[in-house]
Amino acid sequence: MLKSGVHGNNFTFPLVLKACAKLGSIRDGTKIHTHVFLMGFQGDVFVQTALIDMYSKCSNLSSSRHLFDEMPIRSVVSWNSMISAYCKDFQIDESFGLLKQMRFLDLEPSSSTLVSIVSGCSGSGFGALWHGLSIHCYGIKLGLTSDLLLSNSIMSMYIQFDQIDAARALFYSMAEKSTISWTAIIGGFIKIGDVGEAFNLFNQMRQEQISLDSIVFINLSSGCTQVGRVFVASSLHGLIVKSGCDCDEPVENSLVSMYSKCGDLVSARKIFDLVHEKSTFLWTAMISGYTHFGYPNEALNLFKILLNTSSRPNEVTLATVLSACADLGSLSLGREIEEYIRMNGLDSDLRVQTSLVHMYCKCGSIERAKEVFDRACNRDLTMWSSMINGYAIHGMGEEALNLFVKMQRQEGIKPDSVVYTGVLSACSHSGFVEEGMKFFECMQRDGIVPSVEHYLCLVDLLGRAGYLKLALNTIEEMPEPVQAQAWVPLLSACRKHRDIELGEFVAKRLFDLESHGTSNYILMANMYISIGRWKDAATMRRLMNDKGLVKEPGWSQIEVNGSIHVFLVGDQSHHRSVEIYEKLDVLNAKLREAGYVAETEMAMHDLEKEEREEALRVHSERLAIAFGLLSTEPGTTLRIIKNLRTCNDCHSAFKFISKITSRHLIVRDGHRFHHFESGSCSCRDFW
DNA sequence: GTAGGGTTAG
Repeated sequence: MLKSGVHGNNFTFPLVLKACAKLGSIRDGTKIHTHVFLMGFQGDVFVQTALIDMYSKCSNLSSSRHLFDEMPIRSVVSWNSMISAYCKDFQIDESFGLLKQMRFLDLEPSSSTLVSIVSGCSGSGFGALWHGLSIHCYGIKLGLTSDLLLSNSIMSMYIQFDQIDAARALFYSMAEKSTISWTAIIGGFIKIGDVGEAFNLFNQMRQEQISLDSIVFINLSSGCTQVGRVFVASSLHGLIVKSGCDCDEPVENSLVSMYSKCGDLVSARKIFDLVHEKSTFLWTAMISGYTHFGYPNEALNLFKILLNTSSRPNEVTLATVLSACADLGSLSLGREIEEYIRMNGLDSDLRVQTSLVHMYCKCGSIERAKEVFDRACNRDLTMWSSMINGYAIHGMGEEALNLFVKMQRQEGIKPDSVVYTGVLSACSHSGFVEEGMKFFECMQRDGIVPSVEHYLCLVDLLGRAGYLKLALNTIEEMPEPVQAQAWVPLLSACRKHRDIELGEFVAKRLFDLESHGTSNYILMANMYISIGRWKDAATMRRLMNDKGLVKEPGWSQIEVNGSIHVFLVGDQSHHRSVEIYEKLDVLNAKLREAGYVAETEMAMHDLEKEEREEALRVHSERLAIAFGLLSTEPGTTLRIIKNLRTCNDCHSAFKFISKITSRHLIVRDGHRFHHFESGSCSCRDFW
């Protein structure tokens, strides 16, 4: 308008200002304001009101208030705009102040006034529920109960504060209900986790032939996400396609997210691939699906593809990608991603920093994790939990507990259930029995009801430290559903302390509970082997086979020059396999010279002693180490990730290897980290 | 002609 020389009148100014408000463009808005003056419209109530709205939407509340104060005559809409401006800025008291002034001036608020103020209440703290309630009463007093918009906004306010009964009562009392009313109540039930009721209402809505739109479907798909059932998801998808809403961008995002969270990654990917203009939301939903269902490689590949498009990852995308990186255990990739984060100015986001801490801990670099942690400002509970948990899995119990104390004393942050899991796990990995029991009590005194994880940590803590009877008594005092799971760590402790009698008792309880996890059979079989009861061990294996259970094959990976090499037990498929086995021979000779004796207890009983040693030698972690030694400069730290727990023999061999080769070996097994250096391990053989 | 209701990714 300005450039073309077309002159505004008091009709066009509000329209143009509305456009500025929508764009949030304060520069254009101010220019228009100048023209308002030049054209002599500064006294027009319509124009002034539009200016108030424009300034507030361009985050310039003081200009709005200034204009409002200077107005000689105000319409109800002017008041509404100003009230709405304060509500959007969460200044609920200011907007209530204006409402009071209106009543003082004998100006009757319109339903819109109340709509604005009620939506302002929804965005404020819990105390605002009382304000919201008072507005509901005021609306009744003013005879505005039949106003659809007002009823919808009051209903949404109740939903916001989880007052589903109040919302439902209002919903059923409404003579007129729109798609928005139905969507609000459906969304309300989804919010409180009652997805069944949400779908009941949805069916009722369809029976009453209320028109359906994208937003109701987005709500329902988020409900499906909670339930996690693929068949519900696909039938909803069918309805969406039938309604023709499936090509709406937010709906596509929700569908991908829904299928991803239900674990149907194939369906999610199908929709994802069909979308032409992929938003960051869409990319993130797909990447997070891969991450959460254990496909970190696919997640990271997709992220690489994303980087070659015009879409940009945001903080949430990067937090997800870092989590994939943590699962994969690729330190070099993690560092590359950190570099990307830094280059793109996303490094000040706390969620990203927390994911970095988590990633570095899980990739074995506790030092880098600590650096990121130290750099972060305004650390929240999640950040502290990540660092505490990091120390826990690295067996650095003292550091974990110090941090826990610091978090409470210095920062005044109240611990939650998650951080206590980290603390108990730290105690368990470091053998701090007394402290662990103390924290378990402290936690309950803090009003936290122990979860399954807490109980499992406690049993693990007691069992691992050899207090088997105490662990048993603890289990017996646990709530029934927890007991079933708690037998597993106790069985593991029995195996460690070779308490065959208790082990058999525990195994019986486990098998009675039909808890037929492969690991339970393996634990029992190994326990029998360790005391020479070969026959019983064979029975265990047979029972396992009869049930069609297969032992998870062990694998280890090592990252060299940015690429990951995976080895299976006895693997000969690596292109440098010959060299690897030669290196192992040399290494074994040196190991024997250094006094290492192979522990053969875990080997197959029907093998000869030499054969047993042979079987142990080719454990996947040994192949990974040999390859690492072959392909890196002397003195380079080697980081190995293994899916199962390291066996006693490999643990002992690694201590020797670290001494012979003067290498720092960092091993992440199925449970924790081991740092081998100069012949000893950070776990002090307590694992 | 100005204000005002339901929305997806960790």
